Amino acid sequence: MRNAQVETTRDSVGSAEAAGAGPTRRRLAPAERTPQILAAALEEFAERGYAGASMAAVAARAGVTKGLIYHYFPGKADLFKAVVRSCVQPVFSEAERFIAVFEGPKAELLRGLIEFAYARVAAERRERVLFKLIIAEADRFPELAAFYDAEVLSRALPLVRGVLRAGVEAGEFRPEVGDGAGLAPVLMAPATMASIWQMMLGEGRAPDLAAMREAHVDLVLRGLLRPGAPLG
Amino acid sequence: MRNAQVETTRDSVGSAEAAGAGPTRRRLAPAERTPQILAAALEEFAERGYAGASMAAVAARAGVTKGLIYHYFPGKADLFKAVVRSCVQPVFSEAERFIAVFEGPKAELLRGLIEFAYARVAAERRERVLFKLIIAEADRFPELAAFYDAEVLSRALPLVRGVLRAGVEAGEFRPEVGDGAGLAPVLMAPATMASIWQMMLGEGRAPDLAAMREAHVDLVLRGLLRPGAPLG
Amino acid sequence: MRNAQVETTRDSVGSAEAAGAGPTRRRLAPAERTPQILAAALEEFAERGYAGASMAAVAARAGVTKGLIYHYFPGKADLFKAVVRSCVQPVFSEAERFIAVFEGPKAELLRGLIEFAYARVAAERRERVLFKLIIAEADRFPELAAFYDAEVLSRALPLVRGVLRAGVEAGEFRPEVGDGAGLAPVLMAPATMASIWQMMLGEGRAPDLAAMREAHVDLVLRGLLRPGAPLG
Amino acid sequence: MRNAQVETTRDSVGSAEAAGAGPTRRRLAPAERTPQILAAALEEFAERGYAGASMAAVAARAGVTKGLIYHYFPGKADLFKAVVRSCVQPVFSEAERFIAVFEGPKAELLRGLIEFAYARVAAERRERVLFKLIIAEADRFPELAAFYDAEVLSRALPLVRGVLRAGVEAGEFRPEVGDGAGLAPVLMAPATMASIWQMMLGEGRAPDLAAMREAHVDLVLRGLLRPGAPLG
DNA sequence: AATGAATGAGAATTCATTCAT
DNA sequence: AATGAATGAATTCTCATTCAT
Repeated sequence: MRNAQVETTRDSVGSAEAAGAGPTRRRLAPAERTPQILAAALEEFAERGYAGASMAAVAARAGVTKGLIYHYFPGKADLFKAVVRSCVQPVFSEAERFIAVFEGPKAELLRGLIEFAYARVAAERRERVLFKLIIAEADRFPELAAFYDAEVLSRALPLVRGVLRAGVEAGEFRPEVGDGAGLAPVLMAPATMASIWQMMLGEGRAPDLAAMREAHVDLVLRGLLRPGAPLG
Repeated sequence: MRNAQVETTRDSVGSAEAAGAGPTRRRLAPAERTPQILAAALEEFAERGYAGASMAAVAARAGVTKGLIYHYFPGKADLFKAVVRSCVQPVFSEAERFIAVFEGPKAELLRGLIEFAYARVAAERRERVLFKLIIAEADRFPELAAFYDAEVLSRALPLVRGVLRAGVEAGEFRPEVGDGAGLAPVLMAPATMASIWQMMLGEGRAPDLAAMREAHVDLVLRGLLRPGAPLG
Repeated sequence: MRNAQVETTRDSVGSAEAAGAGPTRRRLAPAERTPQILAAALEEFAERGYAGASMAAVAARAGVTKGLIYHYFPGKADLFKAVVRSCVQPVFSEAERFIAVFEGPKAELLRGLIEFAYARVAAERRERVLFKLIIAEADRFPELAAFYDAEVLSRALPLVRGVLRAGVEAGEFRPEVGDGAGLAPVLMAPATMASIWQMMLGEGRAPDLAAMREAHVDLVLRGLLRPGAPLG
Repeated sequence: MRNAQVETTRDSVGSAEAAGAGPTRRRLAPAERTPQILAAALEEFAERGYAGASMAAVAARAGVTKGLIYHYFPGKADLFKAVVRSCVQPVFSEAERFIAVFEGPKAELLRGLIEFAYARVAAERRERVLFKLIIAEADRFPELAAFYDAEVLSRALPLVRGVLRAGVEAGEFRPEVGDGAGLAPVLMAPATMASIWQMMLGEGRAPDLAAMREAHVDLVLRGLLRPGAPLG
């Protein structure tokens, strides 16, 4: 028995009903439960960081018990990685589709990509927070850094370099741009930093997004286009 | 929280004597103890993040006992803020001096500043880690964001804008640059992101620093200089 | 409880399919399922002890799901008792047959029995482990102690005492041996302890089995035979 | 973290006062706390086995909080080993003193040792339970087996062999006894098994201790002494 | 007969913090 | 000023068991 001295963690009675969005409590197919848990975990991680997040809180947000979380994910670290993974996928699909579909001068494509990046920064606070988390936890989770490398940088940079190369080949961009190895990260950085600044300082105090976007596009096109080409 | 893989127990009986490598044990004036504790705390926070850091570990690194930490700082949060505060002073003095002393075309000054920024990225890991910490903890410690705003951004951006404005006035830069409000953060971002990437991925996998620097300088100068002006 | 060093999660989503090496999955008659589960449970209990064993692991070893275990056994305790019960039958039949069949001096019969006991120690690790389990769990499961009494001790001791009495009656053993009430357990103990030591320490570090057997036989015969009787 | 905001309900009256035997609650010197905790742990482990024991219950028995247990011992496993260690020491000291001090024929010394062993079995249930635990947990804690080897067997066997050798040298025992390598464990086994049987079956059903002792002494002396020597 | 989603009650352990010495 | 014993609450994770399917 051993009941007398029990100290009862008893996390937040009744919170299940109130906390999670859903009316859940009943058996659900994994295909429904998994995203529900992932969403709850994203919220919790985003708000409190990795170490600060608690599995109990994730469970409460999802409206299930801690045990169930462990039924679906081996542990906190795996849950975290699953969350990250589930968030990063759709961004790239979108960007890749954008590039594939685009018709017109490469300069316009590049402008479009930059504007797409700034647009994402403006929307989707969630995602940016996740990016912060990856930064913050990268050296405690070497796999996370590897993951960021594999799923973000190593997908994004070639995308940009592809556009640069295409522009050079089309005779739009100055040939010195070459394969864009050094330039691609320079082009990506401002929108990324804009995201971080927004996240840290809020819209009020962070550098103005629209102004950065304009200056960025302007600088890039002037810097890349052959002398005499029109800015679009 | 300290994950499962931790195998050292830092706080068991008798370990105190052995713990700190340092020679301390004697009564010390606050003026000496304080920096000692701050240094230890910087190490610990840098390695493990805010939530991951433990007061016991800070004490052990400092070669004192937990109790003493509380003698000097009201709590963990205050200790953290004190650490950050004590660390971000000297960088700007250097940049400001560089600008003040510089003689020659503004384009060269700008190039010098950019190169200075990349140089700092290459050195001083400690600093970058602190920057990471500020990012990671900013929304749990609003004062931290305010501090970053006041002591970093609000000092760095005007510096850059000053140079841009001077270049426009000197007739070196295109007049459309204006007051540089949008452009300054765009110029700062790549070196900053380079720092973050280096920190996350290490020298091996992060985008190459030298290549970024060259591409960055090249892009900026081509994008800013009046048509026909020499690149230097 | 399962300690910290455990690294496999045995129960996460989707693992069920992969878990059991066995081919089962189909509906089976109870007569086939029961021994399958008992075998799996024996392995698990033997390896991890009662408290350390997990129903999930038993299920996995048996290639079925936890639910099914509960279909066949009311709970963990019952499963454990069923395992023990199913395992201790055949040893005694053999010893009893040996005695019944034997012809020759009782001293030789006793020597034969002792050697039989040591021989069993050398073989059959499984059995010894079960004996260990009975010892370990006896006072949490009083029926288990009763079972050991009834099925092991109360069968073995009379066997030995029968031989002793027969030897006294035959004039081989000193009459002081009497009914062997005190002596029988003394005679049984060394082989039993040899088993325990082997189990705990392995063949390398445990007292040497052959040396014990020789010394044991020698001591017993010298101690029991009438003065002047040959040792055989 | 998630710690600062807690306001501590601070009720929890009584549990400490009521639970442990002691009146403790105040600061105590480690020299006093340690044995208190060890005693509590011995009780708990003895009653519930290693896996079945709970740190919370140990703490409650000791009248302290779980945290304090971890202040004194790195973890459950270490606590267990400390308990074992603290129980095994005094037995041997006693036996060693007994041998060192003894004067008279070696046969009498051996009889004395055997009787000492049975006497310990009769007293001190605690100790026997601990021995059971060592057996039960030995193969989950290889160090425990090693410990048993080092601290028990490797001390006890030489003790016995020393007496045997001395008896041979004194011309009391038959020279065939030799160095007692095989014989020593055979001599130790019955008292040890008597302990195990007592523990498992209780005084009522286990083989009678006094009868075993008499038969054991008798068998050993008759088996060892030179023909014609008096039994004492 | 069989599955596996879901629960709930602990388990070990960690840690910021307090306070007697 | 400094120690370190002691607390108490939270944290991650485990597991026997139930039950809808």
